[in-house]
This record gives sequence, C-alpha cells and structure tokens, in this order.
Amino acid sequence: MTIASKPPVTMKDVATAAGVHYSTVSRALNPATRDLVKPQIAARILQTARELGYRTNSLASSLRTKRSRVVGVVVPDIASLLFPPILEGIEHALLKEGYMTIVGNSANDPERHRRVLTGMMERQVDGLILASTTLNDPIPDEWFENRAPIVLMNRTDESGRAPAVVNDDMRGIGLAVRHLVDLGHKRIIHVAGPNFLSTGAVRQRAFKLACSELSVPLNRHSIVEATSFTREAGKIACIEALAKNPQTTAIVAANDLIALGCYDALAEKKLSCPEDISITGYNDSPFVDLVRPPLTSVRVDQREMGLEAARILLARMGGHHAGADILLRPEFVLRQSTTPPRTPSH
Amino acid sequence: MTIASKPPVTMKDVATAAGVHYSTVSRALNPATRDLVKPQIAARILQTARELGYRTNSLASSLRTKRSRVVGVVVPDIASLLFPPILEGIEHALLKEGYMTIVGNSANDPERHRRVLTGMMERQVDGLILASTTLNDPIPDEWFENRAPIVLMNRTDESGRAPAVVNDDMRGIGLAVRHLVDLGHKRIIHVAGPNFLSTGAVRQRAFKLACSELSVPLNRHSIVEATSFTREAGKIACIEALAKNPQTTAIVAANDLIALGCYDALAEKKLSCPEDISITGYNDSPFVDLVRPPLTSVRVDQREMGLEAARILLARMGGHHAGADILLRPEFVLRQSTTPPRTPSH
DNA sequence: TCTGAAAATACAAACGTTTGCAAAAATAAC
DNA sequence: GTTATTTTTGCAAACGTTTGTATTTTCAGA
Repeated sequence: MTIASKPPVTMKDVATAAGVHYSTVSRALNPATRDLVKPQIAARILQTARELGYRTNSLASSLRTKRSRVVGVVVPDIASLLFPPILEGIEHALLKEGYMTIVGNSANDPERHRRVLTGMMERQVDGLILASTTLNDPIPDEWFENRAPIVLMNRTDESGRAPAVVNDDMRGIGLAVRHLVDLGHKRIIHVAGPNFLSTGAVRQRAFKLACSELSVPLNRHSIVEATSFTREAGKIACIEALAKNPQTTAIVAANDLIALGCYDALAEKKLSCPEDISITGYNDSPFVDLVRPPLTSVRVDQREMGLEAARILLARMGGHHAGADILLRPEFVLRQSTTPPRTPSH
Repeated sequence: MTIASKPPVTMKDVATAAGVHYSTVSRALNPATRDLVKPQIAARILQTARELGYRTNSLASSLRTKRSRVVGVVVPDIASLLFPPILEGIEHALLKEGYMTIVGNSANDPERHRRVLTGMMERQVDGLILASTTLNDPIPDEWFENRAPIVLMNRTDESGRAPAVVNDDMRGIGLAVRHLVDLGHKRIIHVAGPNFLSTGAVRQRAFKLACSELSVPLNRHSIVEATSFTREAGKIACIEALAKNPQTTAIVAANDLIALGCYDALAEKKLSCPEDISITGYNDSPFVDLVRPPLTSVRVDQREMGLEAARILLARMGGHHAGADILLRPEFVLRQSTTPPRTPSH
C-alpha cells in the first residue's frame, strides 16, 4: 500500500497562489532573471513558494535548457582503496558548482562499462569523468564527439582524444628505483600491473627506463605482470617472479595492493621483508602505514586528482577549451619495507 | 572553442526517416509497447534508429512518466573504508534493474547534507538510500512524505519512519565481549563511538548488556566515547579510558578505526597488544588482517548491506510496502589482537 | 491630461517523450 | 461485397520548465 501522495507543487501553483503568471514565477525564482520582476512582487512570489513548499523540477528545467547539472563518473572498482578519495574530491568540487554526480562501476567488464556509459548519456549528463579506460578496449570515437565533454582520470587512453589527469608515474617509479639503488640494490624486479591499463604500461616503461639510467641489470624476466591490480594477483605474480629471479633483493610493485600481495608471497616462501627482500608500493593508500612492515610507497594525491579532473571538466562544460593534460607530481614516502640488501654486491 | 556538435537525433528524426509518426516510433522502441506496432514496421524503426544513432532522452521520458530511474545515495564519508563496498552492492543491484545512482557525500555536515538531499529531490530521484542519518539532527518529516521512498542503511534514526538495513550490533558486540570473557578477561572497557550515531549508541548499549549478562563489572568510567569513528579520535579516547581504568586488560572498540587508534594509544603508552591489553575491532574492514597484530574483529557483510538496501528500495519503488527492518547477522573473526589476560583474576 | 518610453507582466511556443483517444487499415464474419 | 471487429497507426495533449515576443502598466516629461 503506497500512500497516494499529493502531486508536487509546480510553478503554476505558486503563480495562482501569488496571483501572477507562472512565467513571472519562473523569473522571480531564478536569481539570474529576478531583476526583471518588480522587487515587491518577487518577494511575494518567493514567500508563497516557500509557504507552498515549492521545489523546482530539474527534469523539466533541464529538458528546456539542455543542461542537466549532472555529471557521470565511471570507475573500474568503487571498492578499491584508490577511488574513494578521488570520488570525494570530484564530488566536492562539483557540488560547489551545483552539479551532482552519477557514479558508475564498470567492474572491469566491457559490457557493463558500455551499459553504464549509455545510461549516463541517456540521462543527459553534462560531462563525463572516466577512470575506467583501458588500452585494449578503447572508448568508441562517437562518445568523444558528443554533447558532453569527457575527462580521463588516473588512466589515459593515449589517443589524445580527451584531456587526462594522471600521475607522473615516470617520475614516481623513478623515485622508487633510485631509492633502492641508493640503498645498494642491484637485483631489482618489477611486479607489474596489467599491460592493457595505461598505469600498468607506463610504470613498466618507467621501470625499464630507470633501470637503464641507473645501470640496474635487466633481463626479460625482470618484469612479471600481475593480471590485475589486486593483492591476490600480486601474490601469484610475485611467486612466479621470485622463481624466475632467485637472487632478487628488491621488488618494485606496481601499486600498494600488489605490494601487499608480495608480502603474502614472501610470507609463504618464508622470506622476510625487508631483511631478505625490500619492497616498494605505489599510491600510498590509506593504512599501508599500519601493515607490517609499514610500506615504503610513492604518494599520489588522490583527492587532488579528483579535484583537478572536476576543474577541467567544469571548464570544458563552461565552453572553455581548457588546455592539455595534467601530470600530478608524486612524492616518495619512506617507511620500513626497504633496507640495504643483505649481501651488497660490490 | 567548443565544436558546435549537431543536435541529437530525436524520435521525430527517426520517424521521418522511417516514414511513420513519432508516436509509433515511441511504441516500437519501448519493448513493453512494441507489440502494438506491426512487427515488420517495428523492425524497420529499430533499424533506422540504430542507423541514425538514436539514443533516448531520459529527461523527456522521465518528465512524462514521472519516473527518473535514478536513485540517490547519501553517505557520511565516501572515503572511509566502510562505504565503498556498500556502494558497490547498491550500484550492482540497482543497475540490474535499470537504475543509476547519484551519490552524495554529506561529510558529516548538516548544511551539506541538506543541500545534497534537495539536489537529489529536485532531480526527481525515484528513491533514496541514506547512510547518513544522525540521532541528533534527524531528517525532517517532510522528506518521508515524499514521492520518493527512503531506506536507511547502516545507521537508523530509530523513529520507524523508514525501513532500515542495519547490522545486529547487539549480537556482534556480544560476540566480542563473550570472546574476551571466555579468554578470562574481567576488566574490560569500551571505547565507544559517538552517542549521536545509532551505531555508537547501540554498541554502547550492547556492551552494557553483554557485560551485565556475563557478570563483567562495569562502572561509569567503563565506557569512554570517541568523538568520531576515526583513528585519531579513537587514540584520544583510548588514552583517556586507560587513565581512568588503569587495570584494564581488554578493550572492545566500537569499530576498526577506533581499534587502530587504540593501537596508537598503546604504542604511545609503551603497552603491547595483545600481551598487556587485548583489543577487538568491529566491521572487519579490509586490511585489518595485515596490521600488527592482525585485528580480531566482528565481520559485517558490507556489500550485502548495500544489496539488501537496494532490494528493499526497489520493492518500495515498485509500490510494495516491503516489510520491516533488516538485521544483518555479524560474524566473529578471531585474529591475534586478543589473548588471555596476563594475570587471570581467579 | 496626454504622449512616449521604459519597466513589468502575460502569452505561447518550445524541449522530447508517453499515452488516451480517434481515425484508418486490415482482417474476420457473414 | 458488406459489415463488424480487431489491429495498427496518427493525432494531440500532457509533463514542468524557460524564454522570445507581445501586451500591459508605470511613470516621466511636456
């Protein structure tokens, strides 16, 4: 049994109550046009609107103005540690400007991703922030030609079709490798993220580059790719990597979850961190300072990433062709999962 | 420079292209009314719609049907460990039924909370899931009399105005206390959550009840309230609690973050866990198995909570006055932060 | 008091759908 | 080949706004 609630009060209701035409109500209620109506009448309208409990119907308004004041945000996994702070940043920046956000979870499933995107477009979002782009299954061009501007975040599709807000992983991974080299490590491997994600791919490239610049020997087994950015996949990849590189003294993990997976792998192999093997994470996720040993990581400011993406999107939605990509600068965070190698190779 | 994108294709466009009236297009496109149009024509319409790249305009459709297929979800803090899995569950259950979710972050700020709620109502959400209710600043009645049904989640406002999906904290805290008692603890204190949140209040009551049932002595200092469910507030409250109860051998923390705050407090006081003091957490948040010592906790199924809330909301939106509250059953998780007291009191 | 301009308001057409109802077309019954 | 039915389609009115244009009111200035 649903209670048959009375129909919502519309501008027409307010108009008749205030004894004016409803178009006048519209103008009085909208701060931008309020000065077109005589102040005293405007006041009366505002008053009766309040009394009747009038609340504007965005659907109607959006239909007419072609602006929904809603933006869509798609993340590959809401429940991961990485995205909540990003979402918080986005929501914060957008709400201030009167936008609300529909959030969708692509769950790393292309079909679901498609459904989420169409759902958002049908709902006439004014803009889109995508943290879910993959390199192997790119967003069709048509989306980029749409009414709604798109901003990529965290990951990029490297096509240049949309501005991206990403971290300077080249630098970030460089910091980690340099740190390990400074400690005296020579036998460093990389437990990488999936190659079909820009984050995975870039960090692999960064690892190779840093190694060659710092004269760390590299072979074709030095990089082992985890199938996803998860603790479980990290563990599996780490075990494989250690089997292939028995003399490893340090591991650069592609992100914190993978690093925690490496912890699990070491525990299983009865190796200790950092005494036997040093490990660096990436992202400096919440609570990695509480694990044992506290994880040395590379901090990226997730909230800032969200804020920045929102800012760019706002600019685009405002019709400004806001410039290029944004590269956020990461920061090294030293904790206790790294130490000089047991048998320095000199 | 915004590219003046061509106007989106509407039903009228499809209609003229297919040589029929646009109302026929409407019927052909809607699976529910498709059998009103001759199969062969329907096929032609579907075809041309696909060719022209037609996409329905939800705004117009919603305006007409008074159903937006959007629901609002308000959480007090997106970035906490607790809510992302809940959101994932909600999104999962709702998307399957064609709903998308606007998520709002009340940030524990009443004014912001109000803005988020009005924003959602203006956008004509079909339903609302609130995880943000507080006991001291209740949602005004008018919201509950609205078009959009409301479901409370995780917290309740104890007014019975809306169905709630919560955990059986009575049982959960009981499990923790019983465990400590079984280990031989007699001097147990509770570092509680804020009393103005139902979760804080209920767990305090649960603690008292369990203690009295299990003959654990209780005095007016046995419960110290943290000002929020955070690590920082937990630490402060814990220090205060230990000062007032120097002989404490075990702490029941109101949630995992507070428990981690207690870890911090013990570290500061040079006490060790679990040797000097045992600690139990609550929620079994991700990664509390990785902290040192791994935290004994009470698991609540967060995703299930989201799924359940979504299910109830779907039922209500469908006009079914779905029954009463849902009490989810928690589960004890033994790890290494609890051990028998050093000096068993017998 | 009247004229002309300016200010304030009302009118009405959109926006893109859905849907009751009327009209037309197809089919059945005779 | 009619008529009565049933399908199928078209028509037009909503849904609640915004906004260009027309109309009215107000108020100078003479």
